[in-house]
Amino acid sequence: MPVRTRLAPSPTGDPHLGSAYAALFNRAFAKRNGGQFILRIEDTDRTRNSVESEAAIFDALRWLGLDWDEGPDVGGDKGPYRQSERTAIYKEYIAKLISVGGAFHCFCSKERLDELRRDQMQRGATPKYDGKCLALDSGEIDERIARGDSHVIRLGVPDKGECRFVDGVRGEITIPWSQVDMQVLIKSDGFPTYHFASTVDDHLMGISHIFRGEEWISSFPKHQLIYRYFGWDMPLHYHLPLLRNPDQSKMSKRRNATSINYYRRCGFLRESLLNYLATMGWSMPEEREKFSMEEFYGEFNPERLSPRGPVFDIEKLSWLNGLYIRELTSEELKERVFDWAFGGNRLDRLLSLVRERSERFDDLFRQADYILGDRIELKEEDFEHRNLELDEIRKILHFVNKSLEELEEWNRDNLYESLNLLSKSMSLKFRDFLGPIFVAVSGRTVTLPLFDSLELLERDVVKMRIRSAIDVLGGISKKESKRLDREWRDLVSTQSS
RNA sequence: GUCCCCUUCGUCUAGUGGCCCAGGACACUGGGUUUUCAUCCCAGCAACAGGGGUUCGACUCCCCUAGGGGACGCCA
Repeated sequence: MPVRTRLAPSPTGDPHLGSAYAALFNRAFAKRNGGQFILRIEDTDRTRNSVESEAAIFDALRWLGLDWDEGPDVGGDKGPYRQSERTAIYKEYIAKLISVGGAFHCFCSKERLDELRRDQMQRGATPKYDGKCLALDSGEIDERIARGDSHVIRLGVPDKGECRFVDGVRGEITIPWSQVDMQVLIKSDGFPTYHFASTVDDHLMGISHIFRGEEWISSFPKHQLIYRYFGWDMPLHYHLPLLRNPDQSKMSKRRNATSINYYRRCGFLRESLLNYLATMGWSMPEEREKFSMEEFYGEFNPERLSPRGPVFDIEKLSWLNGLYIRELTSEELKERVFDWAFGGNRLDRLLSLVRERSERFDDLFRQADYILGDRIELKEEDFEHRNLELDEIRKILHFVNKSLEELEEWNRDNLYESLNLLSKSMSLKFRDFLGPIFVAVSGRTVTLPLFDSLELLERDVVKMRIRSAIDVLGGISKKESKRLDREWRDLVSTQSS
């Protein structure tokens, strides 16, 4: 049986380091065994997908050199490789699953489900579906479907016994069926959920081995059930440890830069980022810490995978990156630095901004330093503002970050429009509102035009700088941030309606 | 709350019953090379979560406790 592995990201938000991490091991395993590595886009959540995000994933993975043998943009004979284009397939297979008794229709309302969950939580039970619609007879089901009642399709789960399975990293794992929910497989909008689409596709695409994050362990029984109902062989699963924040929690953008683009924009080399990622939860036989991807692929053996979640340490990554920089020939270095700083039309854009404000060439670098470098030291005093209190500033910055996150295409006009709107809905003078952003992004009050700067800096660096500015200003607690998120949501929605 | 996973220096890790009073790397400290800085070199600091077993012998196997993490969505 040929070795086929895959990465199955969903196009929501920034291309995550975790995707690169999973891609690395999947790709390595395929390369090592003469197999194929496949990219499949899991865009079944119609409310959260974006084409920008999909493009960003392609771009980030390609930048890293983690390209794929089959995928939405390169084709392949097991396509289509975008789940939104496979709905006919899921319809066919869900019908099969229902006919073998592996799934059933459910007409329960959201209200009933919410109440049920609340009750179960209160009693200290595992919250899950109680099986009410299991009792429906087929006549009634047909009638309600014909009537157009909103419904979903759920997975049938045994009520006794336990699910045993082998995780390639941890060995045998046992989970009682009583813990497993009757997962929704087809949503009321007719789209499949991850659990269904992913297992069907993995089978149809001939996936033989799956390296995925540890957060999937607890839903493994559902996936196993689907394979069993269909009578399919299951791929071998390796659950990769989760990359962690310094406090050991799952790496999140709240506490860390999680976007591949952030590291790229800060001037990390693909070689060192990849190399570093490969030492997280895996080690070379002789404990070599610096190695190329060719060496890694030649040596990769899943038995050396560790179950322990590693803390992502940007200091050590930086050290490695320095090693790689020093190893480049002068020619390579010149080319790559130039490309990083001025590639595409960045130089033209920079010069057009600086030109009007320059009297000498040396003004260029003085004015553009905050765009080219990422080592701004901020102090609380830098934010002192004649019209704004500290709390207000923190709030502005928090709201700005929210708005920037939601922004679709990252360009100066969109940025202007979005922030202008935000300042209006906050009833602030645009000028006052912009002040803290200037400081957060550049460390100064006198800078190049803000929206052009933001565009050049790119989303992830901007967001990161604003986040650290908020920290300098005393930070925002989780609770406060939740409250502010709500407030922001209200502001934005009243504005747009 | 329920279930699952994890536990070697601050961090990444080596270690698969004797080679380990635990090795390497980052960070840190000190020293050397260098016109400065960085690089480079040398040295130092620092860990088997705790308690029970099993065994002639346990970092390695088993159990318990503690701590950490994850999952519990018509998100993936």
